[in-house]
Amino acid sequence: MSRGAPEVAAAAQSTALSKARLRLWLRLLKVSRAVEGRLRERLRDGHATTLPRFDVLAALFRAPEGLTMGGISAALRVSNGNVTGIVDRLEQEGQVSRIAMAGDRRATLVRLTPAGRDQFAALAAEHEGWVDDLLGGVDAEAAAGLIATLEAIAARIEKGGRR
Amino acid sequence: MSRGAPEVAAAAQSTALSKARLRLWLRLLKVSRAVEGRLRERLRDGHATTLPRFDVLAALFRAPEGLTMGGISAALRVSNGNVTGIVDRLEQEGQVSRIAMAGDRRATLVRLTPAGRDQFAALAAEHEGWVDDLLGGVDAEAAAGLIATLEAIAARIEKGGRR
DNA sequence: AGCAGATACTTCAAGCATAAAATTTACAGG
DNA sequence: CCTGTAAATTTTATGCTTGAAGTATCTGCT
Repeated sequence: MSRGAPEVAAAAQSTALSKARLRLWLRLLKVSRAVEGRLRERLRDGHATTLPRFDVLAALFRAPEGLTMGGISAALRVSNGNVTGIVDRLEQEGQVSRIAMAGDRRATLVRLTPAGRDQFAALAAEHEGWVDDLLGGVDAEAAAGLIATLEAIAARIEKGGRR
Repeated sequence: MSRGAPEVAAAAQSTALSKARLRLWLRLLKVSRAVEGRLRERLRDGHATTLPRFDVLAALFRAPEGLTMGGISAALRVSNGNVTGIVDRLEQEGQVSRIAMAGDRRATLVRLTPAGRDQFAALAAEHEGWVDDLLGGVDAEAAAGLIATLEAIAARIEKGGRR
């Protein structure tokens, strides 16, 4: 920290590197939105469902004993109120059921119904195929490299103060 | 197409590669949402605005002569009705103005107001700093590699039938 | 026991997003 | 001129998303 180190200035100036990073971010966003859009399309057109519903079902699929509302919220990193609405709809569709929790009347356990489990298992397999199709140009090596870089970025962002 | 080529089967089976691609997609989505979340946070907390508004202003900033509603919709790849709402709010905030188009009374030209232009210029510089900060762990070489891969993926997705 | 604070969830208001229907204007052909 | 079709935008219905406020329940402390 000698020679008057500019703590803030470093992030504020526009260098070639910062422009490259901005460009990278824009590409990342573009691909992410494109893939997400295609997936949403297929979920809607072929299965009358949505990505948020799929995400909730996926979380529940991995937890056969069920998850609390708060557990879903934490797993998916979305707000509590959001989960309420999505689970409401899934419950009406019969894919999920709310179960009173034994020792705590505040909490609700959410579980896949048998029908929900069957439907999701089939859908998940199809989903993997869609992704495989969309990312078809990426070989195993490139995938591994990308994953490593992305995990490094994620770790750095997580670390940098939450909320 | 000889020897009974299985056109569909290739995408449907779950191989190690397809699992790697699924994993890649999940990481991509995670990073994208994390970065996007941070940017939204800073826009909201520091500037009382949102990413969609920012995106519209950015598109208009690049087009000093203005853009039609449909032009914005196409540039940002969002629906027409969506643009209507966002421009409504930006107009109320005085950052943007709707101008009747000379030869065609169906169309409306949207332009940044002088105030909108000034505010956006400052905000865009700050935005670049935020991204630089969030992607700080990525050097020039890694960025170039990632960008190349992402562009290949994007090209492949675009090509695969629109709408 | 009683109460203060924390926890789990729902409700609410606002904004973003889409697809589909409706509205207005333009234009081409008879 | 008149009619049908296309184009640009807005409106409508529905759903996702957040942050903030509200309700019920639980827990720890005195």
